[in-house]
Amino acid sequence: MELNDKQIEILHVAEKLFAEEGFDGVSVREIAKLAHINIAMISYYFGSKEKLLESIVLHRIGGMGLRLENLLNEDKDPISKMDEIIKFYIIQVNANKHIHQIIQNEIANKKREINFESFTELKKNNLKLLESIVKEGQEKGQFKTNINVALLPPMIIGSFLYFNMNKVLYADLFGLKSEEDFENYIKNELTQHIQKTVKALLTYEKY
Amino acid sequence: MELNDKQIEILHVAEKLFAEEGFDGVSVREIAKLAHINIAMISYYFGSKEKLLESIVLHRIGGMGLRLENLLNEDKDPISKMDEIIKFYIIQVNANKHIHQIIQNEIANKKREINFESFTELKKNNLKLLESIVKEGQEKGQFKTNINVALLPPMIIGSFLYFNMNKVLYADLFGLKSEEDFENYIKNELTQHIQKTVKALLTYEKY
Amino acid sequence: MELNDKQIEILHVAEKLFAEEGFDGVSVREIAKLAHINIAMISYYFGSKEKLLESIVLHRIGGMGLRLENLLNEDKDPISKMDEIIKFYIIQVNANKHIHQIIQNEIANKKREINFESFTELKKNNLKLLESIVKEGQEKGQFKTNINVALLPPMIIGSFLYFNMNKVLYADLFGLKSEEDFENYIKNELTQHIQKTVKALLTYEKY
Amino acid sequence: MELNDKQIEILHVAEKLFAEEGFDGVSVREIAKLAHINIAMISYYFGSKEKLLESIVLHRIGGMGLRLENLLNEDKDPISKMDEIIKFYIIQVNANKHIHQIIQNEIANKKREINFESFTELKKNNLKLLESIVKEGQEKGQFKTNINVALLPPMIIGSFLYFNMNKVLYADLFGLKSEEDFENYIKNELTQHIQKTVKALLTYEKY
DNA sequence: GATGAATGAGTGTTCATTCAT
DNA sequence: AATGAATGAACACTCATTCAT
Repeated sequence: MELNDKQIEILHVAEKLFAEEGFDGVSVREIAKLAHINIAMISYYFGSKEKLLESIVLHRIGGMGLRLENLLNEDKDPISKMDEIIKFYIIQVNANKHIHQIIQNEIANKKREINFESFTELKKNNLKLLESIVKEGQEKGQFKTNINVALLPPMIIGSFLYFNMNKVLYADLFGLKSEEDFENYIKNELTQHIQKTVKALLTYEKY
Repeated sequence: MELNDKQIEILHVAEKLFAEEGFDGVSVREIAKLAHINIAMISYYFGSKEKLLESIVLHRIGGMGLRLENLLNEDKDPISKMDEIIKFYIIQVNANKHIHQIIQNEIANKKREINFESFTELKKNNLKLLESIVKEGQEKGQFKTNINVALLPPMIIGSFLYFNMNKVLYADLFGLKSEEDFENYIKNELTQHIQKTVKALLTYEKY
Repeated sequence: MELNDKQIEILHVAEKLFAEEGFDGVSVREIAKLAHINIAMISYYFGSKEKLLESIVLHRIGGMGLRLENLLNEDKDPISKMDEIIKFYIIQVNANKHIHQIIQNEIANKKREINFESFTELKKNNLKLLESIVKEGQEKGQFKTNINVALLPPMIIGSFLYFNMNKVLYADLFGLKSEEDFENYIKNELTQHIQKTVKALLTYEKY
Repeated sequence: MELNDKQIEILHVAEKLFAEEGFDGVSVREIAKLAHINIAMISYYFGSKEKLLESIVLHRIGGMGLRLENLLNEDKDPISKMDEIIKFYIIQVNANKHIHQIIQNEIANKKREINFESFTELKKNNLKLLESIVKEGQEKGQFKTNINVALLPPMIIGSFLYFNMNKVLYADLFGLKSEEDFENYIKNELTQHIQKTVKALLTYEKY
């Protein structure tokens, strides 16, 4: 689907609003107003409000094509690769906060049947990359063998999402006064904490 | 606030619907229909749709008063206590899936200003318990010292929530055919995975 | 109809509210709240909201029984009597502003069919008194003969009502800053103006 | 604001209904039904029911721009001018009975805060014209000097309004069987009565 | 005699979408 | 290709009244 400038503008405005107020919490009037377009345009361009949501998802995922593949081929040890991939996960989810918020809401939502297959595919691909890195680490004897790799993304992304959802609480706990402080905490402390946790798990001896 | 049977019935029906379809995705008509009551009753009993949501939250949190305190006083080693507390976290969040779903959505939602202070208090209390266990473990030399305890709940709850939100994906990956299978996986594999991860982090040597 | 204290309290509260916000602009809940009684009491005591209005009218008119008759028998000249009766008219309408406001609204209102016969009777009686005074004045040669007495009350009461309805405008024009100022203006200037006008008409030579 | 035919149709229907049954006594459904339009149109065209009322007022007042100014410049004596202006007042208020009824109700009503400034301006302008005529008459020695001109409109309009509000009573008293009879009585007897009264006051000697 | 609980009908407003142009 | 006008359906909420107690 070819999208013109106005259409992309609509997608961006709608994405922000859907993330902030939920699909049902936003009216097409609001979107039209903020995007400076006629109300009828949304139905006209995308068919319906629901199809607009699908377009947002497709548009975003299309732009998320992972450049993770490169990591694999580089000449680094698996632990560095794991650090990189975790950092990448967090940066990516953080950069696409809005669409993640929307998708998580919609997946939980039984009301609409929106096709998130492409998103699932993306997750599966990412999982394969993770698996290959873990495997490499195991072959090199750096990682333990009894690792359930599929449960790593829930830990990585879940930690981030939960941290983010409880922004007010954690900003309070850690004295993060500005948006920038919060972003920096994610970029540094939180990322390192998750990296450390994953490495601990992967190299963990006892029990 | 004293609640009669019908009011509690409404709360339960509304809780389920709000979790499944979002606050804005549910009409009071739907709630009234499923709860077999007159539409006017919702305003009559709770004042408004928003106040109904607040009542749901209060009602649930009131019943969530943690019995974690007992764990602390028992004569177990910190590692067992940590296992217990993680198990407890997951059981509790799982049992209160709906309200967690609702609250997470609403916290992210800029539209409504609902008072979740009691929920935040609960989180802070739980955090204190975690801290005392970690401290105990550190004093006994079992846990490392550089632990950011506040980031443990995001990991524990976040992992569970993300796993749960992507039910379809993980049911597919792990061949979980029934709801029961899924619940069992959470109860066993996922819980153990998280316990293992936390213990790894707490006792982790290198880096 | 015997009325107990609570019922009279309801009548007074309702009268004020009906006058200020119109019959349809007031809910029985508001009345019940301000009168500190249960909502059901209004239907219970008066039958319905409409019947409450009728009760208000009857209650007020019952208490308005004119003591104008005395004026006629007194040994004053017709001009003084006319001054007295005009003063009386204005005082009475002013003292019963609320019910007059209500009745004027309701008479204009095609919706409800409320029996204002007693009110009409009152008007007719007052008119007879006016006629006898005018007749007396005519017989004594003080008043002209071609007087349409029935059009005097519209002038007297109409002037007052219009003045009162446009309170803001006239308070502004005449620099009446307080409620008291306004009341005094009615009691003095306006009353005298109307008295003067009526006397002018009654004794007017030309045309 | 440009109004199309349908919008004007709505204004007229609503004006009539508001006058007859009061603002709160009319539902938008009734208006929509009588105006043969969709309910949503009222919000769509005017924003809300209250704004519809404001539109009615503005629309009417816009069309009421007095052509009284011409009277002043004509080469007639002040008494004829006064007769003309009174006639004009009554014709105008009578022709705009509905809006006058509405506005008088709403001015008395504490509930809504509708801007009647334009209406007040109109009144003040009319008052100025009256004042200039009276002054002219005084300068020519035809009118007395101690005249409170601001109290003339209450007398003129108030008399008419009260007469009109008590239509049933006066139709009975004067044997006015048809609407036409009533209109004629206003046009002739009532108008002359008021003219006579005003002239009496203006030229009145004694007291 | 008095009332808290309850309700069906109705309120004004907003919704996503359609249609003629 | 694009849009202003329009709409039926749905929205949350309030209404006056009833009724069991």
